[in-house]
Amino acid sequence: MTGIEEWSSSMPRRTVGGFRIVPRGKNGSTHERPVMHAPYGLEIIESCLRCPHRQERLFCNLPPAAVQRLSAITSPSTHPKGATLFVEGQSPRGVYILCSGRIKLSTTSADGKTLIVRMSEPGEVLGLPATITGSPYELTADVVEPTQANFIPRNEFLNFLRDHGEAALRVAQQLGETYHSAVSEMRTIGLSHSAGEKLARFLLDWCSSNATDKSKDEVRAHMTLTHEEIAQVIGASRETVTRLFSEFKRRQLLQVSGSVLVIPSRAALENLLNAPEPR
Amino acid sequence: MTGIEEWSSSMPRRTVGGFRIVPRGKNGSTHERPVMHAPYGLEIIESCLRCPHRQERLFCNLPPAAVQRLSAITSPSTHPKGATLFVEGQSPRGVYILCSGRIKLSTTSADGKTLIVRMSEPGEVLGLPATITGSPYELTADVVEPTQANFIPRNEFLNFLRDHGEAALRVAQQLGETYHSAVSEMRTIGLSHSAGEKLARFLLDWCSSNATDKSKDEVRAHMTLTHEEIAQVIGASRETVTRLFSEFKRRQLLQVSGSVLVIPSRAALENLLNAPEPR
DNA sequence: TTCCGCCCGTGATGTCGGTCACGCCACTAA
DNA sequence: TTAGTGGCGTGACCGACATCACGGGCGGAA
Repeated sequence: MTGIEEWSSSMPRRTVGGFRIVPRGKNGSTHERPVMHAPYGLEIIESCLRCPHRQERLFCNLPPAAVQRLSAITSPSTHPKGATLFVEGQSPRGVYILCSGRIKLSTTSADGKTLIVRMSEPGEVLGLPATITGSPYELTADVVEPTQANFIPRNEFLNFLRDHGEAALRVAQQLGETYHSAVSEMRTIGLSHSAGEKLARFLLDWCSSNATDKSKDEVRAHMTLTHEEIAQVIGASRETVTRLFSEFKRRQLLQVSGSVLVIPSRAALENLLNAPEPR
Repeated sequence: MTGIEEWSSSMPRRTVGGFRIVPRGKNGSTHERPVMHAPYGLEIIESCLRCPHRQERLFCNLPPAAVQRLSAITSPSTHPKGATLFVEGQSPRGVYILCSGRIKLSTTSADGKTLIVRMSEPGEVLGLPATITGSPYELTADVVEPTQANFIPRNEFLNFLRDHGEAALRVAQQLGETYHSAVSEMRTIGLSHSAGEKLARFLLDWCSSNATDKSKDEVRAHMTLTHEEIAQVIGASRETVTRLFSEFKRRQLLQVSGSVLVIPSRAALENLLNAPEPR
């Protein structure tokens, strides 16, 4: 061990609940933006036109005319931790453009078992498939971190897409990516021989999208999920996740320090995939 | 038992391999269509403009100008059973519009385990997510029934979408539906407590899209998959599928006659979902 | 015809992991 | 301080299912 503390002791374990303030522009000059403060400690971005993230994000980065129109039909709104944007089975009211915060997308069976399909990041459009096809929301969207999610009613959104072909293409792109992540999720659930393999796949996936520095073989990333939630992602029980975490730590595949996850060697974890048993 | 024969005896068990001839127009007047015969017993639809399915299908049913343009960039081609349209991991060459036949979409792990994600039906556009996003095909497309699949190269397809906003919307719609089916697949794999539950979910899903008459509680449908393939869909072993089939037949939940599947009561099967144990 | 390959049926065996049942720690609210 | 809550750690148990190993029936090819 390298002096790294256990997850369970001495450190505040969860940053999930802590408010994450939207980082401001790098140059620090924020006073020109139409900004106000919401009950949940969030900074509200009033207008998409001035959104500091406009350039980086798939759906926001559109020609000025389109963004203007988009802005007109969008209602900004904020949601506290624990809120629910929409529920599986509801008929689609419209989409939410996630500006800040994080959302958990899940589905639940009749007996209460939950499958977490995806954690949604800022810049994504939530409820897109259902809104496009008109069929009910297939997932439930719960707020994990206080969130600004701007709502666009279904009809207005569809009209907007009809008028702006580029936007429709963007929508198709995001749907494609969403599908991609769904397939990769199916792979981890469906192709693994053991829970350990599933967890390894999950950790690698997680790090490839949350790593602080992706170039090296060693990876560090924030783990903002509880064991329970991880279990619900990979389709296992909370207890096995806990046990596997201990095992991985024992086998030097993993270190946990507070909410920071360290994978000393990505390659070592990858070796674990599809290795039925070292005999 | 109602005199229904066992799957294993006396009947030709698989129609999968049998050629399915594309049904002609109801009125029988086919001689006006630009039709020719391919090596595999298939009827080729040379031009989308005259495609007999144009009205029913999501992507084909577009304004004349769009269909014309589409027709210009499309290369019709046929593929025998066992052929592979594209392989997981290849960079996307373009899309295939599936005119007739059936395609198996699957993903495989390093050790050879296979997960069948979906069976694709005529009218769908294959390779769409990868072609739109530019990332590699996430699945492998294998021909199960001799197939006509018209190819459109990626660049031409993207340009086409840029010029025809309606088409982009259709693409988004199909992506939404594809995503929907992926989620439902994840539900059957991820939320079930037992293999029996998974199989029941699969059968219900299958019947809801292949039933001959959906109004009644009793359902009949063609089962064109082998036990092995069903196993690969629901993430179980071939043997358990076989055993579960026997069990379901014993419990009167299911009858199999040749390749025809009969579910006497859909409700009875549904009772099986999320019922941990009848105690 | 014979042979081979593909599918389905079935028993025996071992084991992974779900479930139950605890206990411990950290944090919060009263 | 105490009680309550939410998350993690661990042991014991045992059942569902993967795996291995065969056998048998059918169809297609030689």
